Amino acid sequence: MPDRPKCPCMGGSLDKLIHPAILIVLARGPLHGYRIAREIGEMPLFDGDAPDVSGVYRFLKTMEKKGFVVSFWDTSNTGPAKKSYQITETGEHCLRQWVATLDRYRTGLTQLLRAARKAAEH
Amino acid sequence: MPDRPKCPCMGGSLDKLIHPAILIVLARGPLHGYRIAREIGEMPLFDGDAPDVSGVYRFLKTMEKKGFVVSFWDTSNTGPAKKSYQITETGEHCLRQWVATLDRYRTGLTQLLRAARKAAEH
DNA sequence: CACCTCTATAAGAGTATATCCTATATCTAT
DNA sequence: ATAGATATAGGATATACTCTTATAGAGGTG
Repeated sequence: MPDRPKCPCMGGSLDKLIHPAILIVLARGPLHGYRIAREIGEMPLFDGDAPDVSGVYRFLKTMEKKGFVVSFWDTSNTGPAKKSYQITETGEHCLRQWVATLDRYRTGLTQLLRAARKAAEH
Repeated sequence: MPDRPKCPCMGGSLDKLIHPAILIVLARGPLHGYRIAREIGEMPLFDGDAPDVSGVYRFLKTMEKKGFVVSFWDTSNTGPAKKSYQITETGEHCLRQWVATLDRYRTGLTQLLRAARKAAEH
């Protein structure tokens, strides 16, 4: 592949999984955007490569609009105000659905990987 | 989640994997867009849900521009002319890279799934 | 105190993707 | 003939992603 880091085979993508990742983090308790982004970045899937914070803020806003999370301003600590996000019942329901979906992805990925190995060998 | 079929937790996405899927199909020999789309649809990952053919044509065009595949018109058979795509050396190199990437995805997904299970139970 | 870095949020711009619809044309079966 | 499957592709719209820029407080160092 053209050895630009952009080549999808280098695996910079799989972006949609940021959705369950956020729900997983928030299932442990309310948290604000900046920390969410950092915690996601620490997940093995993201390989130490934290997602663009700007994108996470946007994503959280969309998720709130869709009812997966709710937000409130946290001014209890020193420092700039933090917008804390909390998972909703809808979000929890969605997270349970994600378990099945991720399992299906994993099965599919396993078979895609097997096919890729077979196709690549020669 | 809002039970629209659009909800990402229903797993309609993971679109980027269409890239390795196409390379895998083409590694078996040249093929034209329509069949490629159907074969991809039969892969377990895509769950019988064939990708939008229009999107596949577009994708193939992009892949050709980037050098992963080359095309030629096949008028040998009856019926409308078919634009056959063939994987290039670049594409084959990319496919080998995909094996490592998919393996990494799988590991990451496994851990994300484990985290989701833990987060969802209660 | 001036300066830098880290934390924290968010909008703007430009680009890239995705999806749906439409158009074309041939072939097969009823 | 008429419908449905095969086959390719462009237009329009919507969404998403990335990069840059703006704001602002906290903490540390020279």
